[in-house]
Amino acid sequence: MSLKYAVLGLLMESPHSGYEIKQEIERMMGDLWPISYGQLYPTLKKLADESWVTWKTLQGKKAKDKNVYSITPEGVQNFRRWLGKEKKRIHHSIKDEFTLSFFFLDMMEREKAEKLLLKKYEETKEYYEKCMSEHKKCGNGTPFYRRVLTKKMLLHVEAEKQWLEEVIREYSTS
Amino acid sequence: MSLKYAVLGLLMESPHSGYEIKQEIERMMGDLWPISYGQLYPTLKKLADESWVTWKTLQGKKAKDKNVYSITPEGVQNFRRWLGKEKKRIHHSIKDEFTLSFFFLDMMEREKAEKLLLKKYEETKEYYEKCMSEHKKCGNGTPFYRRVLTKKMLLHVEAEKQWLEEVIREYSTS
DNA sequence: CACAACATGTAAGATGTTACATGATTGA
DNA sequence: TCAATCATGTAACATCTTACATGTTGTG
Repeated sequence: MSLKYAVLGLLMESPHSGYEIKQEIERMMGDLWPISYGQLYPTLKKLADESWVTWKTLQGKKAKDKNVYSITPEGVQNFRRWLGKEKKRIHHSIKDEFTLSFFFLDMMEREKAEKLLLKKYEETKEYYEKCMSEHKKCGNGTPFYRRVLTKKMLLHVEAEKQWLEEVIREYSTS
Repeated sequence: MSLKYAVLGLLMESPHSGYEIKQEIERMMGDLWPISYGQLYPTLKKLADESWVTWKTLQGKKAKDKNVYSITPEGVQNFRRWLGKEKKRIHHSIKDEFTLSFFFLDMMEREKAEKLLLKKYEETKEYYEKCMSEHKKCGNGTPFYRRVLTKKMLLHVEAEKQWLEEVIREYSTS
């Protein structure tokens, strides 16, 4: 996914430095979208080249100087255009290496396959518990987006967990 | 996701041409993973450079000459290594543009936002019906991997549908 | 004859990860 | 003093998309 609009959206609220942008997006996404500086700084540079953002350097009392980025009117316009646009449907729930390996499960020794399945199940269950406790923490004070995304994670991880249960049952009796 | 192992896995079963590999993977994945030749042919070339596959040209009775690729013993070894390896957990269900736009929902006019939500819901419901009918088609003759992946899609799309229902209800009463 | 299916590729660019390189400040 | 946090960046590589370029064979 393009980092561009996540950055612009954040700058719609207030100016941020590169470092802060990384922290902020990762926090918002519940650490599900790790941002690398190797992607972030070039992105900010490109946005600046296109005049969608500007930046100024603040002399740092602490650490190095800070480049603080702000969105420009042009950036705002482009962000709004993106926001109002219909987004493509993407169901990437099966586009990952683990799922791909299911096509070739019969090429694995049974024991090995079962071990991998169970391991993945344990991992998923654990993650499900984490999502559930996140979800329970959401009260009235929690912003809408946060509540909604926490719920989304919970439902999808639940689906994944349920799927793995069925797969393991089917596989072990086949 | 890397195309490499999907190709190798397919070649584990039998030799295929580039064209056939595209057809075959897309069919296996229920058209959820569209393969572009712009990715496929360079990938095959790289695999050949590494000696994980070999190829020979068949003089075509039909159309152009066909390059038929086969996996080498080295390729088999590397594929098996990959297959037995633990795969990283990835929950990309929230890493898409539509979900990202939720962070900024309050920057949109209410009417516009509701329209986009409903549109997405209709789209998802439609897709859910499609997945359901796919799932019902799976009988005893259906291969294990196919049955299992169809089920996976169904559960995730169901989760997505349910989520959208809740979001729409919450949003319209907020 | 037109169009779908068969068949292979390149070039440019978008997007993303990993590893490297540097250096200050704060708190235990 | 040592580790964590704050702070910015580059280089190489991996992955993937889109557009372009070409040509044959079978079917209606």
